[in-house]
Amino acid sequence: MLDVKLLRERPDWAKQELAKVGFAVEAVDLLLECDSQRRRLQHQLDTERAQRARQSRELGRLSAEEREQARDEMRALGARIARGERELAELERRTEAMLLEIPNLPRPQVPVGEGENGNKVVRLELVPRAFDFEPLPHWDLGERLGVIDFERGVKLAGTRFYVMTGAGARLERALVDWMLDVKITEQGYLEVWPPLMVNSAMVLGSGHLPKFRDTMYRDAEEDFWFIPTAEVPLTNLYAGEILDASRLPIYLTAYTPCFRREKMSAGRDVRGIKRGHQFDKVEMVKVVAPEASDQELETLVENACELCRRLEIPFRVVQMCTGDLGFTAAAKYDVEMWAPGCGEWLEVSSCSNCADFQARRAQIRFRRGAGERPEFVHTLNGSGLGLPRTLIAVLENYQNQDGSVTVPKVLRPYMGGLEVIRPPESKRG
RNA sequence: GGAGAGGUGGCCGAGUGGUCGAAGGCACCAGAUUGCUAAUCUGGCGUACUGGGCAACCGGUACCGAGGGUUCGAAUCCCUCCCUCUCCGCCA
Repeated sequence: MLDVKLLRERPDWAKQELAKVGFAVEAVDLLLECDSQRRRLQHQLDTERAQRARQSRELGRLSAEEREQARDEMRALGARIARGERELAELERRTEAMLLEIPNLPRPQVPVGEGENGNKVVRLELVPRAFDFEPLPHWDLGERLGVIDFERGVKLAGTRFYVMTGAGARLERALVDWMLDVKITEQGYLEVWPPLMVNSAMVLGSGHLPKFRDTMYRDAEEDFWFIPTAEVPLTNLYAGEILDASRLPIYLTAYTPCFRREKMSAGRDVRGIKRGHQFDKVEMVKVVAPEASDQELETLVENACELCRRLEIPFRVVQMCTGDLGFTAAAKYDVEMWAPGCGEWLEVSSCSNCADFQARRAQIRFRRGAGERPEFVHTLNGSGLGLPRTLIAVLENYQNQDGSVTVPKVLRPYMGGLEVIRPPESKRG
């Protein structure tokens, strides 16, 4: 959520910036009109309420007869105030609703562009391995290895669900364990085990509501929303709080399943495990002071890259242009692993600096020192990493001509020392 | 799920219709003082919106779990909901 004052005081600049992210800026004028009405009414109401308070106080000291007389006037004033209050509430509701639909402003260093084409590859590490055979896509590999079962996943739940068994299930678990260990022992993150369902205030705070209502699962009877990412509970961990500056920066990490409806992606990425309704992810969230967030984004990305590097999988970092930032990000990098089987770069991490956008929605503030005014923190989030796509990249990059898959060195301690995942046939032989 | 108790400022805790943004204490900050790692005294010490000074400031309004209601006026009375605690029931 943007600061209304910013829109009020620098409307032209704000509109110019919002145009860069592809927002229809006419909405700003509507909002400002509503806002100025709101302020006018607020001022009038304040005056009337002050008058009522003063006269009511005096009324207490009047004699019985005098009081009877004054009461009629006061009743009228009270009714006028009540009317004004209802009107004010409506105006507040409308301005708030509009404000909640306006996307974040880009940071100044973000390249201006309109969509994917404006994105820039800012880093490329490890050239793709040259295969002397035709690498298989993971859906073939997984089935041949007997570690991914698509049919039974559909039977159990429906399309976009799958089952992992044996070494596949263990590989998933190994990845989670290894990533978390790197986060907490080397990169300074605090491990968190959050609820997988949160209430609507939290999803509003993270910026998923109201705009992305249709992308989430929710309980039909109670105010529970299945988290689409651990970013939601992690970012909101300090919602409504005023933190002491000495606590910043806060680095949080969590492994959680994530749930997404994927209605908007109907027909896209239907094969394989790239895009499911449920997937595992290790998430990183940072809560930092405003002046630190740009630099913190760089290290956040680096934290994600380090995992790719240690898995020894080719990857690149893409800087999102203004047109591809999404709703909440003020700056964003995607980390993509190369998948030689399906022949595409897979987004395994998306790292965003949300600046004070989420902090304002969720009321996450900090105080620099005793007596200082509270300020909004900046929040950042990034995957570290998304599991299915990392798993795809592992399978496809580490596949061998005989259909087996070598286990990345860093994961072997988490796989009981297993070095190669072999198809059932070769196990027998 | 049933019964009971309760939700007040960073914390503890008064307050049952008007002068309460809210006593008192703790914590915290500033100053004073004391020959000493502390005590004492004085003052300050919430958030948001808003008007003016376009700055450290002064004023107004709102906020005592949330939302409604009664009233000239509500932290205080009524209703609904949420949450916490205790006991019982049920259960992974």
